[in-house]
Amino acid sequence: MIEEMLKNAGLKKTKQRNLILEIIKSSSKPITAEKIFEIIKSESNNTNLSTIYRTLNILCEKSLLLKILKSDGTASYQLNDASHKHYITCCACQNSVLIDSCPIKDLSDKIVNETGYIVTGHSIELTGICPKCNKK
Amino acid sequence: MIEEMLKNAGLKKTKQRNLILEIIKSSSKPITAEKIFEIIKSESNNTNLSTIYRTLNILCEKSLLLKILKSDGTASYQLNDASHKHYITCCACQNSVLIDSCPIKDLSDKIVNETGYIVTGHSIELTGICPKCNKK
DNA sequence: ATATAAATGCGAATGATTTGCATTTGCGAA
DNA sequence: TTCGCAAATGCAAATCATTCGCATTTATAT
Repeated sequence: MIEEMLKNAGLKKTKQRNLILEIIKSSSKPITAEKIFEIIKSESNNTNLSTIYRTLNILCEKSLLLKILKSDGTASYQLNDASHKHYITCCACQNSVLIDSCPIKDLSDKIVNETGYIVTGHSIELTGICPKCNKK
Repeated sequence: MIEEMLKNAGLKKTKQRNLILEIIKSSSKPITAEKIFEIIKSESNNTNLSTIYRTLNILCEKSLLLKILKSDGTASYQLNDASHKHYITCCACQNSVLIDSCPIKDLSDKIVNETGYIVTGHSIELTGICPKCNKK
């Protein structure tokens, strides 16, 4: 699975890349470089933040990963497969929940017609008020 | 117009805020803090980057502005009015063009039903291949 | 088995954004 | 109108995520 992904992208199969992809794959939410770093270290593997950043960048370029930006400009990463997800975050309590549908799918065709661009990636950040906070 | 916006937000009317809002208003695209800074300086007004950042942050909090994130994590700002826009950027040549429709409008109701969250803001970054680059 | 390009680790650099603090300014109350 | 005080500003220094340079190691095609 992961081997194929790397092979298709023309990338060497290395220990670091396996670790990184495994962690992202098993994470239920988009995950930051820093968190990946901590997890790998806690499993007492040697590693390095720049390697992680480099790997994440390459995997994004190759469209294996999606980069998700929080409103503070920091990035998280998730697999770019059919199961990729979007969240909405409450600007009062910071809780975030999953959104069922990816709005870009429907939009993609529209954009091709409008602009001629073929959509290869997207990042969406939604903020709102959650029901709890809204009551207050 | 700008006076009302500030008053409604409970903010003092200052020279800096007027300048910043005027510049954002008259910009055809989302604009960075740095560019705002350069424009104000080039009009030979004294100013300071931290003031600009502080102002932009407050205006975002008050929902007068939308913060737009590029995939490198840097921010641009535009008015949060009905005319706000989204763009798609070619990952090969970096050209970006306007997208006619804001996909969030249609999505907003859906999200309320799914999650109970009321959508107050959003940031979308789309990447793709432009027709020119696609030919190559 | 070996050559070569790619990947890694480490430390230092970068660059956008934030913060602390002293000074100035806007504005409501007297 | 003047006064007082909180809010806003300017400046310099700090922060923090991310990137870069370079020496060393590793994967893979031949």
